[in-house]
Amino acid sequence: MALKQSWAADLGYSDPGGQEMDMKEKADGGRTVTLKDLARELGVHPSTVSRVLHSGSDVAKGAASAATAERVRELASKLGYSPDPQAASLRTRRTKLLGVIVPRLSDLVLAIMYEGIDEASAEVGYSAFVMNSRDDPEEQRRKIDLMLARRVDGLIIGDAHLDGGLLQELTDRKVPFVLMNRRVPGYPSATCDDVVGGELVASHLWEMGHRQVAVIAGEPYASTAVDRTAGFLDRWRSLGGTISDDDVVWSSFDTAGGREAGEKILASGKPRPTAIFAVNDFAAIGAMGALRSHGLTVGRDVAVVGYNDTSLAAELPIPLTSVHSPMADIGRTAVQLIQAVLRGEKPEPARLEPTLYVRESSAARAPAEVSAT
Amino acid sequence: MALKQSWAADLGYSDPGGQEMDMKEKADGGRTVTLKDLARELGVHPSTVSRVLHSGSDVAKGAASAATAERVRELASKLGYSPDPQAASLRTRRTKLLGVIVPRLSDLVLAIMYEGIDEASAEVGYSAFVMNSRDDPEEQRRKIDLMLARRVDGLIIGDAHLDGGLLQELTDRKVPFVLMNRRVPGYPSATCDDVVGGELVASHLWEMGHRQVAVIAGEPYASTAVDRTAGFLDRWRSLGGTISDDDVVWSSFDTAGGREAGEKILASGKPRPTAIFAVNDFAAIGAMGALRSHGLTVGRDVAVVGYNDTSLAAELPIPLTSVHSPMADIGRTAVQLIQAVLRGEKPEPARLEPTLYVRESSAARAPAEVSAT
DNA sequence: CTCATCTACCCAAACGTTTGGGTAACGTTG
DNA sequence: CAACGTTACCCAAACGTTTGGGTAGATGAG
Repeated sequence: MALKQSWAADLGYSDPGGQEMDMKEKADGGRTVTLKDLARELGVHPSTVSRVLHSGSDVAKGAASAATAERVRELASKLGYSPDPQAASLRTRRTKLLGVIVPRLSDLVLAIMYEGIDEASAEVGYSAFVMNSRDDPEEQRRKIDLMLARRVDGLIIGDAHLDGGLLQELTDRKVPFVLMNRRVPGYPSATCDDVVGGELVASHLWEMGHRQVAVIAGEPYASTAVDRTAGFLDRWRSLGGTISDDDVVWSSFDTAGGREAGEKILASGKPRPTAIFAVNDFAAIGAMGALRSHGLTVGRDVAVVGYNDTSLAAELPIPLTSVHSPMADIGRTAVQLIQAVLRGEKPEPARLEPTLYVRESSAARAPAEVSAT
Repeated sequence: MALKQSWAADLGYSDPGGQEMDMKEKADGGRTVTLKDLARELGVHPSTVSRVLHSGSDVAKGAASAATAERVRELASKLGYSPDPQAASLRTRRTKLLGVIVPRLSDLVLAIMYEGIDEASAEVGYSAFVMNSRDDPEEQRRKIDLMLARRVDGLIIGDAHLDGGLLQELTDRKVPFVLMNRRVPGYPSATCDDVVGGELVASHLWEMGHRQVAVIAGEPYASTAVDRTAGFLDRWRSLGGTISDDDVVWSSFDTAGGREAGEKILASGKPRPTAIFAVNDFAAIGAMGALRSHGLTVGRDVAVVGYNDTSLAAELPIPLTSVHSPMADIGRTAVQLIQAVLRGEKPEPARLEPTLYVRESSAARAPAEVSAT
């Protein structure tokens, strides 16, 4: 123990005395008890034990007498029997494993969706695996292959690209999968209704008197980016607004990308917009940084709106207006959809409703001097 | 397809025509090719195929002739043979599965560590599982049991509490595990050297002329919180600074917690500190919010320092000074340590070096009127 | 030419389940 | 009391690997 005694003492650390691992055994120590063990102990056949343990408290059709069933269950719980999932998988040809693939788990949005998956899959007896693809097509393939090599029952794909034939290929190979967060028409998916989300933002900014706006649009290969932008543009124009293609800047989904896009918007010769819609909270934060660097105050000089309403948005020094998307629910829904697919159904895409939360970053009316009206 | 045609057309979406899944087959479609298939095709025994496929290009001791080995390998790759891991596990009693348990994956810090784990474990042929415990002791137990039921070879525990007997219990049950991010004396762990990190911050603030400081300390059950705070306090006092217990506010690790703690610090009757050290970037961001609500400007009126140097820190509107911890490396190191434990070794705790990045939030010298000198 | 040593394989058992197909024993019915 | 159902089980064969222990034939030494 090389602890600094001063604070170790101060703060009450104590050394329980190193671990005495023998490491000869499996992860769960001692002998693992098997069906056969239970059967021998009880003087019945392993198959009987198996059947009893699989029947929900009502004894399975003629599997065993109520009395035997009771004895079996009792001994099983007393000995802490836990079935070997690999053995069961081998026999049943189903692993109860779900593969989840995301661009990066360090994207808060995906992380929260994964929490939903974790929860929902545990509830239905599945375990989930996650892997990061960094949105790199080659890595996507590699990771998917890894998951299939592990014999997952199905995939939840959180990094779908609008282009690329990966999904068609998976379909051809009859791999059960659903999309999450990003959708691609024709495949089952659980997403936020991003078109509606974009529309909400357009209406809000229009109502606040903004007439000159810019969009930080995200990555063009992601439906989230495309849909949010499209929803915004459609609504904006249908309200009578004008916005040119130059006012739509594509960028990465992170803070750095948002800052860059913000700089680009401010650098363009055109009149400065009075509002910026970033299709992602982190991009919005980056844009806020760019605005501040230019001596502009967010919420007064320029309104900023983000998307996803991550936990950060409400707590920022200047709280950020954002479209709330039910991220955990999207994860949970994805699990339900993949279950359906595994049952052989062809579920419709699920689009969960977004909600706009207006906060200080866009709470003020558009500055008069620039507002057209 | 219930797409809004206007944008669907605009943006070039096209419907590849629903998937034609039959779902009679396993996840990877068609027949999965087995060792036996290869053997039959080649007129050799499955065991021969197995041995060949396991020997690294040099044919294993008398397993097969070079010619046969070549034929085996060729057919295997031609048919896309992929060994069934559950069958192998059943036989070898090792699953090549690692269980990872974290408080929440939506904590960016843990998410990045997990990315390191994902990478490193793939390299050594392991797959990792993550589950969230929400720092709830009961949930920790439940999730650990779930992972053990899946027969993981070992655990990486990212939510260790300084109190509670869970670790001792795991040791007794001879479950191989290592700690990550948070340490507990006496157990193998991969962490940032948080004591040093705290010291760096104390030195920095002292040098900038601050004499009245406060600490947002995090959760007292986490070594990260305790060590960073202790490192700070020790160094601060050894520099001649004074700081009372009231100036150390414990809080949750998120933005909301940081804001609350910030409010508490500002509300206390005592003279306002000129600097605040939050042991976590998100808590720091929350504190920045609280400061702004009180009409104070971060970096001018009050310095703020965070910890972990998450990707956000540098990109915030007011860039945040933060202690960089090598999060991905910590994850990778955890994987190495668990490998060692699985080999029967007893690895020493690894403490990775932190680095301080000074940014605008603490770049100015302490305001003169309050500085004591 | 015999005996020992390789070489290049094959054989079979085992890992822990699940599940289709028995079958004795018992009770009921006509 | 024969025929027929039930009940409460047992049996055995898989699932796809891995691995300790063969062995027939070729090669080499003496």
